[in-house]
Amino acid sequence: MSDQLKLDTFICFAVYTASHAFNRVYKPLLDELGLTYPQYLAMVCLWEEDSQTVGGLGEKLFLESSTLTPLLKRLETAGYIRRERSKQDERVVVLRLTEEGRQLKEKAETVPGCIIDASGRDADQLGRLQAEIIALREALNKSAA
Amino acid sequence: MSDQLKLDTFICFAVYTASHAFNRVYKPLLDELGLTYPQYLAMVCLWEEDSQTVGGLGEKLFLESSTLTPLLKRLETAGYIRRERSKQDERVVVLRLTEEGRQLKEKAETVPGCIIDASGRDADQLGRLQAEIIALREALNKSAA
DNA sequence: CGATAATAAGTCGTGTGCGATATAAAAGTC
DNA sequence: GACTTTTATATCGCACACGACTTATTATCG
Repeated sequence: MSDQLKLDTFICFAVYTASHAFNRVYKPLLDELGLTYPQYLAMVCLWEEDSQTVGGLGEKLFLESSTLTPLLKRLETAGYIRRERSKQDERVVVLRLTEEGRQLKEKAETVPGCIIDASGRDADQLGRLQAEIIALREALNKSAA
Repeated sequence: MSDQLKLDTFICFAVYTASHAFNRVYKPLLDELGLTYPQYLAMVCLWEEDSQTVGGLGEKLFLESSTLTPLLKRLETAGYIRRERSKQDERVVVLRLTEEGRQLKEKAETVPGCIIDASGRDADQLGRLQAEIIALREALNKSAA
């Protein structure tokens, strides 16, 4: 009764392995774009809104600058973004899509559909599940704060 | 309509960030045990069933030997497990808990309850959500296979 | 029985992720 | 206006995570 150390009761483990499973599905799709999954997330963020700061991106992606800075440098090396110090506030680095970065969006348009297909679920089911997972995430983040 | 590249519709992103959120909650708890989260998973696996092989552990945790071998060496250095070549099949490495490794379970007993508390959900809710996430994982793994 | 294939674990290179810390610029304080 | 504090980003060290490859051992097949 007191022994709750069972792997198959851990929701964290389900989430952890599901995250890896998503990565495996994404890998071949993103290889064609020359992106890793976190790089893809950063690009999606910038396609939604160009000229964001490192900090702004970090808040949306829940990532630290120590994670983002090297990742963004790789995106810059790949030619998809530019990193420029803000003139108004020299502490801030603004991220801007290059023309190549903007064009990559066309090739990426088909990706979300492939993922939905791979999930074997319809948009409604996924939407409900997503909302529950987000609510769980928020509870955890509040608790860890 | 065709533009589905919105971060806040991605269930993968919800899962990805929820996984990080779990890690943040686990961190202070596992620091007391001297374990990282993946190391904790490996120990839970061995507490459930001692004397497993690297491959067997990998199947349960969905991890490759290239991930597990260094992790298990760290657990061995920490004094929690021993890694021994099987006599019957010299290719196989069997993992055995040390006395210290077995004793660590006592200290770990309180961890699952803390995680459930942090989730702000009861066991029923978590169980249902977990089942859905596992089903999603299985669909993804099948698709990626 | 000997050559070949399959299997188990390990190594290596690349890319996250994060905590601790550093650096530099801006903001606040006296 | 010099001094302190805060903020934004970057650097470093450590630990995953995996693909590609290597090595050693076992299984298979002619």
